[in-house]
Amino acid sequence: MGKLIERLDDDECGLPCALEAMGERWSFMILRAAFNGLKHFEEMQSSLGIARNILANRLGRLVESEILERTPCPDDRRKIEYRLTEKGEALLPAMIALRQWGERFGTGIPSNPVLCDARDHLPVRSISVLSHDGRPLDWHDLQWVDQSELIAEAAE
Amino acid sequence: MGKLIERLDDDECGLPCALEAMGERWSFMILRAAFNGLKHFEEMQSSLGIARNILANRLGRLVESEILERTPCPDDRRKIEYRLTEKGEALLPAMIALRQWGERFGTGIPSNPVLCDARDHLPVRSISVLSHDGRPLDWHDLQWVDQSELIAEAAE
DNA sequence: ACACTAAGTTTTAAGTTGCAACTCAAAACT
DNA sequence: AGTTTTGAGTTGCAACTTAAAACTTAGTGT
Repeated sequence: MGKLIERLDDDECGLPCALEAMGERWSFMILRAAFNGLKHFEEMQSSLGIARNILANRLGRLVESEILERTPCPDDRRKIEYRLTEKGEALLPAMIALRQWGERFGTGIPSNPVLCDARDHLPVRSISVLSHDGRPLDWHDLQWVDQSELIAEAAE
Repeated sequence: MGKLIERLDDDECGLPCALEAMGERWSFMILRAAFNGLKHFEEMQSSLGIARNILANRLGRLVESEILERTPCPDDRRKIEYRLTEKGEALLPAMIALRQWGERFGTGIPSNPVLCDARDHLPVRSISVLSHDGRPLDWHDLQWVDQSELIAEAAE
């Protein structure tokens, strides 16, 4: 069992909780494989080049975190299908954001193929933090507001 | 080994590259501390509860990856300031996306304080993947398109 | 001179990762 | 039916990484 991440200065944050599930070295790569349609142990193992015991362990954790769902195949009862749950699919923005960051600041290679909207085949936007009315915000435009103040302000 | 090639080439994806820098267990927590304005070793150490040697090692790597910048303070020459670079600040969307996921699917605690636009004190939007014209997309709306096809289509 | 603080190292124990070899059940040949 | 192959894991063990606490080194404040 891994250690729990605890003791933060402002402790009502979802990040430690997310890292509990996704903080391991291979988790994002396994998730990416799942998003790319890989469903079986051997597929992932050979495609990622991860050690079998580590893959088994990570898949187990991802299933335990309800990010993946483990179903034995009915047609070939040796096979297991790992499929993304709704909770798993919800990690897409985080994963794409990381990927885009890696593309922009990584080795500097413009990556190919490009992630596009299936409807019009145009590239997706760069992921950013948006204000309620859709303006892109950066770090300096952000502020922590207490729930109580929020409600007070909404009433005005 | 002439099998069907799964298109998961590491070199054509920014994710492995991003994980090179951010894939360690504590990296996101350290980054969060930096976004929260913590600048010094002792501050981070006591706030995160991370072991000193690990913190030293991670700070070193984040500096090497040019996510943080290490500057000795001029006013007190014992102190070192770790400040986010532009590259580091660009990780904000990825971090917020992860945080929001943790909030939604984690322990179910509605988190407080809330991240808001400093201008109007209204909460930021939930981070999502958007099409070129701003529609939110999910996994099933996405497709990989080769650069060459992209250019061809733009010409029409 | 003295104690104290900031930012690290060092040491040693405990835990994790990676590789290769092995198991075990179900399916596919022969 | 008997053998081989495949899929999804375990197991054992060496190499590496992490954690906790004590130690170091330079700079400060008194």
